[in-house]
Amino acid sequence: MVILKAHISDLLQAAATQMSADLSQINIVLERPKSAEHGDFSTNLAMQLAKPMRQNPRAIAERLIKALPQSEYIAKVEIAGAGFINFFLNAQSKQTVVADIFAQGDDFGRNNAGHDVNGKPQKVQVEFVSANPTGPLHVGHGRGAAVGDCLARLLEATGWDVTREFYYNDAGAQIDNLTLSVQARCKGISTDDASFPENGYRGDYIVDIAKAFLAKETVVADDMQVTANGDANDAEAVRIFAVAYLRHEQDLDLKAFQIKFDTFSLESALYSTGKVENTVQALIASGKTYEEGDALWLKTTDFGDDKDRVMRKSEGGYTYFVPDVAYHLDKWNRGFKRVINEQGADHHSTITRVRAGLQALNMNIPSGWPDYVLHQMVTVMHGGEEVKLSKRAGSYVTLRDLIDEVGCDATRYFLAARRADSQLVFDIDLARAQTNDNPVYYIQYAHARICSVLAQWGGETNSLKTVNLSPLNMPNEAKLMQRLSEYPEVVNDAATDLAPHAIANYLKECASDLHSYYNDTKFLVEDESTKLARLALIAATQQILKNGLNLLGVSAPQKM
RNA sequence: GCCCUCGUAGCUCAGUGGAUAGAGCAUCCCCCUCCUAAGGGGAGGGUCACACGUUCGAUUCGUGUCGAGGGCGCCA
Repeated sequence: MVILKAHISDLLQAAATQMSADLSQINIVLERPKSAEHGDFSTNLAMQLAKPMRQNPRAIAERLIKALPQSEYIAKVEIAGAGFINFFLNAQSKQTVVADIFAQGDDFGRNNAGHDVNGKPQKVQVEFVSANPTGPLHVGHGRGAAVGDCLARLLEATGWDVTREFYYNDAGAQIDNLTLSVQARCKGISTDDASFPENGYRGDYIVDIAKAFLAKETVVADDMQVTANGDANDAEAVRIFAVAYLRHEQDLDLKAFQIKFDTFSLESALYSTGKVENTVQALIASGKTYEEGDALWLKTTDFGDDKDRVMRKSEGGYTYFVPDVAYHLDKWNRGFKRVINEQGADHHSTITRVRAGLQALNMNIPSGWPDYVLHQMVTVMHGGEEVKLSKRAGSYVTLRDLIDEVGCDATRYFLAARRADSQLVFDIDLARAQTNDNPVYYIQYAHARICSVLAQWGGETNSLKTVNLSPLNMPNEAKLMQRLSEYPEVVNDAATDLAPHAIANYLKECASDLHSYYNDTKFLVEDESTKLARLALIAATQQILKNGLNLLGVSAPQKM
């Protein structure tokens, strides 16, 4: 398999060297032109050289082209515009991608970028969702789940050893509130009642928990199992049961969303194992703390924060950011030199604090560690109006509502298909539409169409591996092949930029090329070599669609 | 007031230091005697919020203004 981009870059390098151009300050950039008339690859090298060489770009481009070594892959080279050098590949080298896809199958598009110098995958942890067990997962968690899981898949595809982690708080003020709410429901106190806890959770799901608790049910979550004792006055028993119950429910939601975590971390464990206390002691020892007004402060302003932060309140308890620092120190100590936290944008202020706390420990943790991917808010629309409530949860739209309404595939696609840092409007009507309005079905349909043609042909897809591809010389075939050949770059860039939405966009374009090709091409034609070549091309496209959909966690159906 | 993200077609959103700024929906016109029309082809629709700067070149980078959302607690 020849990496054409690298090959052309080498040619340019050689040409520049021959005309003794200084490339030390210049990075040779090869891009894929938007328009076919600008060739298959294009470079602005001549423009970059114009200033240092004090010559006009077109003249430099001409000299570069003259100095280019011969290549068996290139049909012609042109100068265009202000001094672009455009490379046109010959038909044969465009066709190599089809054979490459057959050769690599499910692995096509994967790479080893995440391997260390010894060729071993490096560890990376992706922490996402991390919802506290105080209610069902909501749309925001859903966005985090879709983006986080897709990030994890992208990192796996680029050679990283990924651990998916879920962190939650099973103690503290919010959980106390949960406990009080369940206890109130156990005693038949309704939300209208004055004695219902003021900051209690009012959703119907609290009633379900209370019923299950009184019925002494047993609940099993991914990380625990609890049997209720039925005594509503036993706050500790209620707490433990309620947490397990909601963890179980979240597990069901995540399962329906086809997401699985490798590890669960509990905030309470950071206390019980002494990690919080050790972190506090280490921070005090580092000399970055001081006492003021009965509280213990950390000088986070030494590390870019706009004001110092309280670690230990005057009443004696720690503020939330202390266990946060302890938690991240724990991640570091578990050997994750790379950690990505996928969270809602409302957590953005914690970034500076967590990093500052880690810096204050003076343990040579890089100042930009860990990485964060923050997603903005999701607005749910239905029937042209914003949906704000779910009966069950009371105050927000749940992930389960979306999955029930539009299915797992469409929910995952819609939540991952937008840049994380822009606000998202989730239109239930669009996601549910079983028509061409819906990009999920558009992509899946392309896959299913190919399956259908291959099924009617009836041969072994594997036998297409070695067919002669030279009949593939139509413009729409060239376009499709070009699209397929971009896939590995798209995957690599998406992983590097932590941008799953790039995969969704690519798939839409790839599906579009396929549909277009499908519409003006007959595949099961008389001429055997043409038929086989075309079938090979669509089979390769099928593979790309499948690989890409898999990165999004969306199914690639054979039939629709 | 300070911090973060965003501002691109009527709507939902891509995109990029470069060559006429793209897609889907919506509107209008075409295409199934033929492998899935859940499809394709075409038309219209844009001062890339605004201003100034850097650059050979800015929608993209910088600064400022305006607008939207979020965050600014000895809550988590």
